[in-house]
Amino acid sequence: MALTLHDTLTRQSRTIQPLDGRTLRFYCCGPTVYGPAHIGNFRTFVAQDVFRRVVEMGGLPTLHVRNLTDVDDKTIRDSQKAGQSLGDFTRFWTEKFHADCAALNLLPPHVEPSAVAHIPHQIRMIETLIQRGHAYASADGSVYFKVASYPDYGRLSHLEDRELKLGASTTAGAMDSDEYSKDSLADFALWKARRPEDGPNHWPSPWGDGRPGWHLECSAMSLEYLGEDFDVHSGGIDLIFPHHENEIAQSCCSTHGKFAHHWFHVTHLMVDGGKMSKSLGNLYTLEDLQKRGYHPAEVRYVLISGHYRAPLNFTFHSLDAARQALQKLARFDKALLERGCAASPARGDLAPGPFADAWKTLTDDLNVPGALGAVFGAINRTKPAALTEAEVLACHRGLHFMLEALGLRLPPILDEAAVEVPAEIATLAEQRWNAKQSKDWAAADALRKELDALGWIIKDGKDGYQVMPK
RNA sequence: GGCGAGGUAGCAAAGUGGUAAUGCACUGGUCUGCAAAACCGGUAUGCGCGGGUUCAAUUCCCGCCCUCGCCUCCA
Repeated sequence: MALTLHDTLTRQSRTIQPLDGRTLRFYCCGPTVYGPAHIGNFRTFVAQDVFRRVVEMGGLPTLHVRNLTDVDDKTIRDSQKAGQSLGDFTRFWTEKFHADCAALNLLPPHVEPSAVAHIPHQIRMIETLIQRGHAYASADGSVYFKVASYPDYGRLSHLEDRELKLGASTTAGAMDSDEYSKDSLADFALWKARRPEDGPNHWPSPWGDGRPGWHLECSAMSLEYLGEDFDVHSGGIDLIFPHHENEIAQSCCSTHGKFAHHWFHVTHLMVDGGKMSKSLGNLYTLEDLQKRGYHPAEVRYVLISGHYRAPLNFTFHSLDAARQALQKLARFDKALLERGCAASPARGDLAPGPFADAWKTLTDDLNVPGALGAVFGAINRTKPAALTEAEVLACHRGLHFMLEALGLRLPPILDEAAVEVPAEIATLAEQRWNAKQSKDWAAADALRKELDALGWIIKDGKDGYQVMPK
């Protein structure tokens, strides 16, 4: 397999090859656990999950690290507001996050380090940066990274002329009192001195009590679990600047390595053609969608249905379309099962087979929409009833190979799903069936119409009928 | 202003220097008492606009318009 992936730094698609020749090591910026993640956050995590699955299905083991940001301005502020300890507060939201991830069929990372549990690592990194002349402590006990000491700063985001913009933000009044203690406005905090409003949330350091700056945790924890050099670093497109730029500066100035060798950024999700925001009321969580009757698998399908580097517009219509598309896949799978396939093929037996085109497309910069198109194309060309036994088996294994690579789980076929039918509805349906049996078409149609008005549909079979909500 | 992404059928979304995958929706047919489901078909002479290169461009080049994102802590 030759998997290619676009690299933000070089702006080119590059072949994925593990630095150590054995395992692909990659780091993803995880959630800040101070509230429920929304589907925009999950677009990024799902895209990363597809990447990992494609790498693994291609035969390359991964070492996947995704952190939890459980100490920062927002977690501290909101835990205090909730009257909870920081630990209790972030644990609650971490568990919620994990539940959502499981529902979306995300593979759990191999390591999920907590920022608050790695403060000593972060302090050590700051000490090294100070020793090497890349950081300095200010009078109030904060420590800043000296951007001017790192000539490569800005390479990832290609924002060369920082000073112009910094001047602009100053005149816009963005400067707060903290920033006066910096040598340069471009410098960013590695350690933030304790403030009264932080409550009990402060830790000792050589520069006094305080807490680590946000950017530092990823540098410290990726070093701890992946080393000075590792393969891929990923996050939402908004993290390119300043977060990843800052990580590069911290890591490259405190180690002898080159940090991440490949940058994988996922474009934002849009809702109803625009940006998601609380004020517009279009910021959905997985739970919001589940309450509206959508299954997480349908949400996942929507989130992968656009290429990760293109804007994707999320709508309820797209969720409905996802439901039908998954049904189509499930029906095809069922047709294969009826030809005698095992329900769950062993993962080791999976191979692209008749879906080789789809797989090839998927390995070309994770072209999920193209791959899905190829899957359906293959399905449309295949008549399960006309296949030989060997072909049926290969087809089934190929289908499940692709489903596994995309992380799609087939839903039950809707016709067969158990539905709770209220007694009054059941009675009307029974009356209609009886009318139909006695060929009283007028009465049967009237009852069908009545049920329709109540929101129920009758589906007749040969020997019986089914009542379904509309 | 700088940097980046994108503008393809009603909606969504791939793709290619030689005349446009796929999903949804819509629609014709088979089936059905009628439906539904399923299955078999159909649906962009067109790919933001204007030039240019070429035997040939939606695909390359130039200009323009529009949308979205980032520009100090937002996936």
